[in-house]
This record gives sequence, structure tokens and C-alpha cells, in this order.
Amino acid sequence: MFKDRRIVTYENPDIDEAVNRLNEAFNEKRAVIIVGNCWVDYHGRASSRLEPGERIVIVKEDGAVLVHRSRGYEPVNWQPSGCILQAFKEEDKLVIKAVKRIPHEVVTMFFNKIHFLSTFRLMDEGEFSLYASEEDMQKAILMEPSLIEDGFKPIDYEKRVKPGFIDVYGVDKSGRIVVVEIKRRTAGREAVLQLAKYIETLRRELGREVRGILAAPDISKDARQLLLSLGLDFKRVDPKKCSEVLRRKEERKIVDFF
Amino acid sequence: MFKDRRIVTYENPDIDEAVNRLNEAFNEKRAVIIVGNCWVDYHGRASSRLEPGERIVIVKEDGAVLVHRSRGYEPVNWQPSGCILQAFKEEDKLVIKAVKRIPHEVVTMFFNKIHFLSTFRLMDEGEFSLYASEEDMQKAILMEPSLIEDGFKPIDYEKRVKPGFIDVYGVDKSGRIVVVEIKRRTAGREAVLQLAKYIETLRRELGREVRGILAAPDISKDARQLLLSLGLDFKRVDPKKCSEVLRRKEERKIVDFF
DNA sequence: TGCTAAATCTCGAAC
DNA sequence: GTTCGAGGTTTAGCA
Repeated sequence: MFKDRRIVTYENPDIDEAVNRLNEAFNEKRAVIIVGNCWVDYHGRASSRLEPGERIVIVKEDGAVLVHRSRGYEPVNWQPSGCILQAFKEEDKLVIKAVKRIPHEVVTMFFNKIHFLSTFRLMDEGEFSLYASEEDMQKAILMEPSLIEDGFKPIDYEKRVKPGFIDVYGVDKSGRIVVVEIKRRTAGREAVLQLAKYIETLRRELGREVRGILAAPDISKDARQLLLSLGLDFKRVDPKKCSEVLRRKEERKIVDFF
Repeated sequence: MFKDRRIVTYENPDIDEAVNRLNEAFNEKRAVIIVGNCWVDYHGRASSRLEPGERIVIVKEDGAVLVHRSRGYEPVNWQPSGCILQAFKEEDKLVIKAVKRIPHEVVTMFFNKIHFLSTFRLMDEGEFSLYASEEDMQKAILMEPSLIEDGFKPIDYEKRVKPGFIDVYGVDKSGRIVVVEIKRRTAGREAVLQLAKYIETLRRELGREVRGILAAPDISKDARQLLLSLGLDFKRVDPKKCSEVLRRKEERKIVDFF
């Protein structure tokens, strides 16, 4: 049990030791960090070759593999979780093969120098929460329709129409049908076209006028132009304010409960 | 110089030592790996909170930050390259702040236990090559137009039309204008609609018939149906074969040169 | 299983 | 600087 948790670190291990420690770790579903000089081949949906250099390699307990260079957010090579790992020695080099089926993809890493190798099991039950998603904005608008405009009354949400799903569907204070398209970030032309498609479909279906409102924290200049030319409206809605609305309503729910 | 390259590892460092080593590393643009118990706040385009647990944190020399949990390909929290880093002690905890402007985003990591901390500089000049990209396919088709069909003659590529850029533009053996849309993977409805937009624009512009060919390794069932209903063609083109064509042509170039 | 839409997408190129 | 498109995108939600 203690061994599971303990972090075992090897500085400058020789190839044989590295092979043993790695296969041990792969069998015991322990995570691994390797820093060393390596080159990497990938074959699958595409193919790639990474010429020799020092990199950080992480193998996680679920089989995910990441090869990181000295810069940038993205790994240069990787393998998602669920791949089968194997380490062996070949011509005085450490070889690690990570194989995945569906799609069939293989990442092969060759090390001629291992500066550092560490194996361990992470104890991690902490919850992760992300706030102010597009879904949060939708919920907030449904709970607090004045975020769109005074007198707006939602009737439905995620309403199925031919081209997709309408985020929020309702009537304005004059009784006109309103379609609301929500974007969590600056809305581009794409968002306007999406809204326009819904409007056109509904106009044909219902045989009456339909208003379109694009709800987003901001809108790009060309999108605004397109929006105007199509006779649609824009309503600035702040995702963070939506989070606050949700939080407030949640609190009220709890207050009402007691 | 040697110190730069050497990997320096501290097992179970106390908070003060960790703070010193980290700020040293941030100043000297050395990369850092930390394994320890931490919680993380993020505020920026969205907001998030990660409750305590053991994680792997990487800080790269360009300021990129990655917080990895025990499973999966993606970091749970991160910061792209170019952010400003700072480590300090607060109430017996190690705090690392990673701040980026444009957009303004802050990731704050709190550690109450550091299992190990390692700092180093990666020597990495190795080239990375990805084969069989969409660009490779385009090049291959331009070099070997029969990949599309016999008698096809390319005239232009990346041709600007109102909705975007036409991958390859040419004439078929009957002299009809042909627009080729290339996809490196199974083409979906989206690809067909893209091609259709180009075709329609060109038809209006030129006032004559225009053929459309979707070139991809495969096409989804619904995309094929849409394609047929629009009177467009599909041509199966294998990305790997394109790579081979390119390689062959490159070889020929070298042969011709000598 | 396959498709669609979103992502704190990232990254690079073009305007 | 902004915008646009591609990515071995990945990931999550559904039909």
C-alpha cells in the first residue's frame, strides 16, 4: 500500500533498470515521468517523426502518453488513454511502444539517455468545476429572461428544428415569436448564419414573422453587419453575470427549502 | 553552462526551498516538474476550481503551464506559452501564480505538500515532421492530377472566392471547369456544403457550368447522399498514397538535379 | 457506434 | 493586432 503511494525516482538509470522499472509501472498502473534524450515515431491517422532531443514523457495510469518539448501547451506526440504499453531494450536503447486499436495507432519512443525516471500513483479524488459554460448561460436566461429583454417569456429550449436545436425559444412583450441563439464568446458570422437558418425554418413552418436574437458577450464587426442585413438583433450577455444569476437562484432555492 | 543542463531534483522539499528553487527556475527560464498535493483556481475566459489532490505540474521555459491529473490526455488546468510566473509562500502553502494578458487569465496553484520538484533545461533542436497532411494531399494532386481523374488539368490552387479558398481549381478532359475540395479524412456533410458554396459562387461569377469533386479517403453516408442530390462527384484519394507521390516526385527532383 | 457541436480549445498564417 | 482555418484536434452529449 505504502509502496503504491511512494514516489520512486531514479536519476540517470541505465537502460536495463529503466526497462524493468517501466514494465513494473505499466503492470501496476503506476504513472511515469521520464526526462531524457529521445526520438519518436508515430503511425496512425497520419504519420510523424520527431528527431532526437531532450523531452519530458508522461505515461499515466490509464495508459495515456504525452511527449512534451521545451515549449508550448501541446504535446508533440501523444496517445489517449486506453493504450497498451511495453518497454524493452533494443541495441542499447530503451524503446517504449504505446499501441491503441480503433483507430489503430502506434507511438514508438526511443531513448539513448535517461536523465530521470520517476514512478508513482497519484491520489486524486478532488472535484473539478467549470463555471460560465454555454449551458450555464442558457439556464440563467431561462431563469432570468430579462437578461434578453424586458417582457421576454421563454416557451421552450433545445427545441428541435430541421437544421439543429434552438437554444431558447419564446415570445417578446408584443407577442412575437423569438429565437435566441447563445454564444459564450464573441459571436462570429457562423453564429449569425446558424440563427438565420433557424429563423427561416421557423418562418416557413409557422407562416408568421419570427424575431432572432443573438445573445453573447460580444459580436465581431462583420457578424454585426451580417446580423443587421438580416434584420436580426444582438443582445450583450455576460457569461459571468449568468453564473452569478445561477448562483443567486440556487441560493434562493436553498433558502426557499428551509 | 553545465548547471543549465543538469537536472536538479528535490525530494520532499519544504515550502521555503520550493519557493526559492521555483523563482530561480522561472528567472533562468528552466523547465519545472512538480508532483504534489495541490488545488487550483482559474479565472479568465471562464472560471474553474479544482479541489485538492495529487497532480503533476509542468512549467515550461516559455511559461506554458500544465496541470495533469492521473488520467487522460488533457490537462485539467493550463496556461499557454507567454505567461508570467511567480512563486511565493502564503500561510505555510506554496502558491504559484501564472498570469497572462490578452486575454487576461490567471491560474493559481496552491500546494500543501510537494513530493518532488525537478528543474532543468531541455536541449531540443530535433525536427518534427508530420506526413500526409491536407497540404501534402493538395501538393500531390497538383503534381499528379490523375489522382483526381484522367485528363484533369489544375489551373490554380488556394483560389480566393467569396466564401473562402478553393483547394484546387482546373479543367477536366472535356474542358469543363472543375473545383476540387480536399479532405484528409472521411468527408462529412460540412465538406459537401463547402464545395457546393464554391460551385455556386463560381457558377454565378463565370456564368457557366462548374463541376465539383470532393477528394477524400472516404465519405460518410449522409454526405454522399447530399453530394449526389447536388450533382457533385466524389473521388477516393488516399493521404498515404499522396505522401508517396510527394516522396517519389522529390526523389525525381534530386535525380534530375544530378 | 457514429455524428454534432463546443473547447479556458491551441497554433500558425494571412490580412 | 485580428481573423480564419486546421488539428493525429479532444471531449462530451446523443441518435
